[in-house]
Amino acid sequence: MADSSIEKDIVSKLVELCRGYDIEDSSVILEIPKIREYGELSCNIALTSARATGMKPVEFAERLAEQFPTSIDGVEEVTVAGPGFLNFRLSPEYLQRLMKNIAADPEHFGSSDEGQGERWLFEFVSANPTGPLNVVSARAASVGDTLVRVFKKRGYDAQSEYYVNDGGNQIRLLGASVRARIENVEIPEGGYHGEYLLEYAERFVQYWEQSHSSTNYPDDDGVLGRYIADMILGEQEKTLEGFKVKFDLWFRESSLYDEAVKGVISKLRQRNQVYSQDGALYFKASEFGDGEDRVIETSKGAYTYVVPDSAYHLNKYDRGFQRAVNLLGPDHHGHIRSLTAALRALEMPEDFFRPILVQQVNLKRGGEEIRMSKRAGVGITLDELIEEVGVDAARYFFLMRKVSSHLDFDMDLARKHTDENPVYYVQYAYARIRSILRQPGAEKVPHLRDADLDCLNTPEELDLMKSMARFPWTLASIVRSVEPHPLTNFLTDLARSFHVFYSRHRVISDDVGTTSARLVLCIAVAGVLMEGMELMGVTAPVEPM
RNA sequence: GCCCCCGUAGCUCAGCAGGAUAGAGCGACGGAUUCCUAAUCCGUAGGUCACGUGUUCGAAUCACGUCGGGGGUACCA
Repeated sequence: MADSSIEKDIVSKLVELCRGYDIEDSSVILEIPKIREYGELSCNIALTSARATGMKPVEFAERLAEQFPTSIDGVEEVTVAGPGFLNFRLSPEYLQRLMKNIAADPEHFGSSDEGQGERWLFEFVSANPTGPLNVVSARAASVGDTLVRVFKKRGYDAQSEYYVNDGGNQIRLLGASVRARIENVEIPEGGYHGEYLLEYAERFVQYWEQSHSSTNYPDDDGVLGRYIADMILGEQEKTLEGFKVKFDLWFRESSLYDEAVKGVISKLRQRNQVYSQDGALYFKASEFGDGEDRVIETSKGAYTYVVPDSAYHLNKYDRGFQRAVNLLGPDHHGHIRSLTAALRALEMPEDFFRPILVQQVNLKRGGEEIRMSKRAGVGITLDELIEEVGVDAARYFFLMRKVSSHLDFDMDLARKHTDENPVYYVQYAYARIRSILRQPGAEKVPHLRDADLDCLNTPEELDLMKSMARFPWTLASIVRSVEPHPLTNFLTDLARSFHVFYSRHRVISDDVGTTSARLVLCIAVAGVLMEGMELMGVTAPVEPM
């Protein structure tokens, strides 16, 4: 039993007790109290259902508390507090047992089958193959990858996907821009000015002359662009791998041409949701929640992004996914409405498409904000960020804030190896445990599995165990909100609980019983820290820091 | 003009499926090391939750409005 299901037990008991009143089962919800003194879990059902019961909240809460079986395993005490909260305190025996289970099988702690194999597709990064990845992509990569890891742990069939935008005319523009670099002429209107293209131009020339023994480069900008785009994609993939992000599939927009794309147009046509105007084809987006109708085929005969994007989402649906989470950069937020409108017109289920806007990142160095412009090719790339602050700090920092909030990224802080830096605070807790386990005294204690954990009952030990008990609940809330940042708060809390414990108690002492019990505790803490860091893609330091 | 995000302690932010005295980190100030890493710990100070109105028994949390900050608004993707 790695998955703590005590909350399920409590909920089902409460649901039972609420029978007979006009209360929905689903409104019986447990939460983690704001203040630890209140207990480990709390329920506000008496408050929310005051009207349905006709009783005062406190009255109803007291009745529930009275009727709550004292025998339920793991719950030491149920109390009524404040305006009518029910607070549950876990018993030390339960926590001690939990520690043993965690220590025996740390990887499974926090795992759950609540997802029931539901198929979720997480699309993220999906940067244009026209240059190196920037920091917004980096943030999306951290968030998306961690979400996939957490969802998998919670029993979902979660997959990650990178949508390669290689279908539009930007590939042609890319080709034209590189040609301009090769021929040393002016970069065309709307082309890419980034200095990095010079390097790609050189690499391409070298490659072409070697493999074709000729300086006759492809005449077609699209063909040339494709070569360059593939080179850039290769670099992006390498960068992401270095960032510990690996996609299950790199899906090419070009694979949707022409069949799938034309299919979208004809479906919309069939449903009478398009019209021609000024030589262009419009989709009646305003009838499906968009602010205005959208051009889907330009007067020059090209499709606008809505068409291939719709085709792509139909494709996701046809592949059997039940949810399509899409992490979009702040510059794409205008597209959400029209794409949503199109999917609605195409009769996709309402809850299928789940766009999430990943807000911008403000990099700061020396107290100054570093401005960036993708088109001009200036700013900090993901490679440079990794180089400067490391993968661990970068991933951790990107996960510290709500996805929907702008993120201030203090590069000086991320680089610091001091207590100001939360990454090291967490890693240090882990390193300290490793250090304890390396002590000669640790090996002398036999039969860890048979250790008697009754003696783990000091305030610091109880607090530490309670911290760990929150791990599954934290993961559940991440799934519910599709928002990974609670993980960093959880790990900081757990690390703090450990540091406090560590500073007040010795693990290895002459008392064999205590030593043995505390070693089990330490092994459990290390396991949870490791598991949490693993979910974030942060390294758990094996060597002394 | 329209759309999105944000406005909570000096700074960076949690809390927002409405509910308990509004929490944390950093910074400031004052302490702690014979012993498993002081990259640690303990204590103190610090808040009209931008403002207004409304809904409610109850609002930091919901609605509307105002002010302020950031970003986006192509027959490019």
